[in-house]
Amino acid sequence: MSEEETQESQRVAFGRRLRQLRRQNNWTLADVADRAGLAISTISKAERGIIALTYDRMALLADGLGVDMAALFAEQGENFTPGSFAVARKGEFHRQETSNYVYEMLFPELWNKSMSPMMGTLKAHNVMDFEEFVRHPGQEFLVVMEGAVTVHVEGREPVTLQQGDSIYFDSALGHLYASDGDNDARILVVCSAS
Amino acid sequence: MSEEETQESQRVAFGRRLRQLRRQNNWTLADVADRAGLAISTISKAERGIIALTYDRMALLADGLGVDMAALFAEQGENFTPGSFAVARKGEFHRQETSNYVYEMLFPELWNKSMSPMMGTLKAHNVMDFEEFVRHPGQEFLVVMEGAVTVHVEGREPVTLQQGDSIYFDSALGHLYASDGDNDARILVVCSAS
DNA sequence: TGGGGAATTTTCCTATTGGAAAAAATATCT
DNA sequence: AGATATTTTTTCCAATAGGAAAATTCCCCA
Repeated sequence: MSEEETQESQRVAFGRRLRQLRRQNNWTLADVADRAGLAISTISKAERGIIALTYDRMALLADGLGVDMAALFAEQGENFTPGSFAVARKGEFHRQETSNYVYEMLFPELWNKSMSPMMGTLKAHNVMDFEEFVRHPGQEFLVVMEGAVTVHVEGREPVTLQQGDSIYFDSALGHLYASDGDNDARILVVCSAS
Repeated sequence: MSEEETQESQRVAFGRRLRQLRRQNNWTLADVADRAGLAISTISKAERGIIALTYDRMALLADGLGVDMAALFAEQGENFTPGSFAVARKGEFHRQETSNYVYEMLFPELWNKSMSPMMGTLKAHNVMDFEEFVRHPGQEFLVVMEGAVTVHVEGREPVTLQQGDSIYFDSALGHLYASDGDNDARILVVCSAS
């Protein structure tokens, strides 16, 4: 039956991706099984599309492979196809927290965006962890929406930006943001994809 | 055990997301079951985190919900873990006018930017020239900083955005912005290079 | 080329999922 | 409020996933 066939092949394709991710790191089944806390046989079967992993095992496996769950599906993900279009209403963001920031990804459901816009809140008086300079490919643009922000860029003097000010830099430079005043600061950050 | 607990809650959170997606469209379990080709009970249990869906059911369910598989997991993960450098103070922009807009290019002196941020002012009650749909390669992101803006995108219903709302679209689609209220509107637009 | 260890697949069994239908809970209408 | 229709949850059983260990295949090197 065609239904089953396509489903079968989809699972097989997914398995191939799993194996590829594992091989990419030169890990054996045992390595990943260990890291993920799964049985070797389970991973073996999954990679060959013999079984359909359950959600919980998948989460563990993603963890063991060191990738985000969503990344596992990135390939079959909907591309930002020519003609795409999306609106984000104030507040309906996808919230995410790191040790240093709280930020909300806009349009998380869009894949292959060439830009990633995020709204972020910087807590006042937050102690920054300077060991944790962030670095990634691409370029970055930041505007201060509310409050004041001090931007630390590796190897440069910190820059303080007031509301309305903006900065543009190469994301490969280690960078960190911190609220400058006594109030929380609100920022809009846009990262370019590559 | 903590391991199991976090896993459990993760599954529950995932379930909530599923239910939210379904409710968002005012679909009943039966509706989605029908669209996805799954049993009602399966979806019910999944939404409550009673069971861990298998890969194949998850693929069908995503389909039934009309979302991409990757979107289900849109945690978007490490977008934030992958030079030049420039600061623009509020107001020190490079001013430019067109028949429809007044906008100010940020960082005009920077070359090879992969993104072009611009601040724009939309005059209230401005008569738009709809012959003049703008089209260009790349993608575009717009946030409303002040006021309200109606975005006209070719072949779609106009969308009205309030302060804080944003939109992301393919710049190849003809597009136009207009202030919506009685006051001027202030927008931030970022275009990707290609 | 053949031994020996590492990596992967298979086997076999238990635990869990997935579906159909009954039961329960909600919503709707008069 | 009662009756009925709609939606969701529960139940129970068949189908499938997951793990431990045995069997097999794959490599590497003498």
